[in-house]
Amino acid sequence: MINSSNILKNYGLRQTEFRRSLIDLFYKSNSLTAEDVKNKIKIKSDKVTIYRALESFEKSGIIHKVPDQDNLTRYALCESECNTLCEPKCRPSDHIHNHAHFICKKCSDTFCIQEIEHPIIKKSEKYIVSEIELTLKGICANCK
Amino acid sequence: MINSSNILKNYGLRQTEFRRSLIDLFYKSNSLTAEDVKNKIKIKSDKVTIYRALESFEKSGIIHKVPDQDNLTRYALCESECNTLCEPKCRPSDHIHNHAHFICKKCSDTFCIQEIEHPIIKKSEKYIVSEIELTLKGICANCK
DNA sequence: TCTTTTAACGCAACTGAGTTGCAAATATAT
DNA sequence: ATATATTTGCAACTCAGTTGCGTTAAAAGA
Repeated sequence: MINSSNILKNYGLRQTEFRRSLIDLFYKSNSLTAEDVKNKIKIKSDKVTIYRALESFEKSGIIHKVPDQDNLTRYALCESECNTLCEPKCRPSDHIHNHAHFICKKCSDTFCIQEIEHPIIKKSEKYIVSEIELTLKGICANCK
Repeated sequence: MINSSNILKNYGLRQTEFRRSLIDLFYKSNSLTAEDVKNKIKIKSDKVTIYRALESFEKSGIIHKVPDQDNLTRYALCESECNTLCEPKCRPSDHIHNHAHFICKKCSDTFCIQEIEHPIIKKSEKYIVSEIELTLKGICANCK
C-alpha cells in the first residue's frame, strides 16, 4: 500500500505534516508547480519550504520534472510504472520516462500519456543523445 | 539573396542598425536567448530593446521559440525550409516545424535536427493535439 | 528518557529574467 | 518639410526561484 509515511521512510526523509501532505497532494494531481502547491496544500508553509521540499523529493526520486507551458518548474509522480517502482524505493535513474507529456493550452494541466511512446532515435556520429522528450500541446478532455 | 535589410523591408519593419545587426546575428547562430544577444551583438542597446525586438520578430514570423535547457526564452531562424520560405515573406503559420531540436547539456547550444521528423500521433477522442515537440538532449559534436 | 545530531522550517533579503509606462529619437509616409 | 507611427532608452516594477542564517523538531544513540 502506498502512503505518504512509508514513502518518506523509504527514502530516508523525515516525517513532517507538510511533507506527508505534499506527497498526498501529488498522488491526487497530474502535476504541480510550486504555486499550485502553495494554493492547494492544507498545511500552510513558507514558499522556501515548498521549493526545498520539491528539490529534495526530486533528488530522492519521488517526483521528477515535467515540461511546463509557461516555463515554470513543474513536477509529477507521473506514470503508474514509476509509482509501482517507488515501492519500496526507486532512485531517479530507475524511473521510466519513455512516454509523452500532454500540455493543455487552456487550463495548463500537464500529464503523462502512457499510450504514446517515444520514437526510436537511431544513433548519430555527430551527437550523443541521452534524453528524449516528446510533448504534445492542445486541449485536454476537460476543456474541450 | 537573404540580407537583413530585405528581411526588415519584407516584414514591414523599420531599418535600424540594431535590428539589421540582430538579424545578421541570427543567421550566424543556431539559436539565441536575450542574454546571448546582449553579449554577442555589436550594436549596444538596452535589454528592453532586445526583448522588444525579439517579440516583434517572433510576431512577424522571422524567428520562433525553441526549447531551452534552463527555461529561458530562446529563439531561432531554424531550418533551411523556414529560411527559404522567408523570402520574400512568411507568417508564423507558414513555418514548418516538423523536426526535432537538440539541446547540448554541456554548452547549452540548441539547434534543429532536420533529419529527425516528428512521430505521427494518431487522433485521440480524449484530447485535441495541435502542436508536437520532440526534443533530444545530450552532447553536441563540438563538446564530445 | 535525556542528549546529541542533523534534517526541515521560516523569515528576510536577494537575484535574474522579463515587463510596463513614458518620454525622446528616428525611420517612413504624405 | 511635416506628420505619423515605430523604435529606443531609462527607471521602476513583477514574479519565480535562491541564499543565508538562526530556530525548531525528528530521529538516532547513550
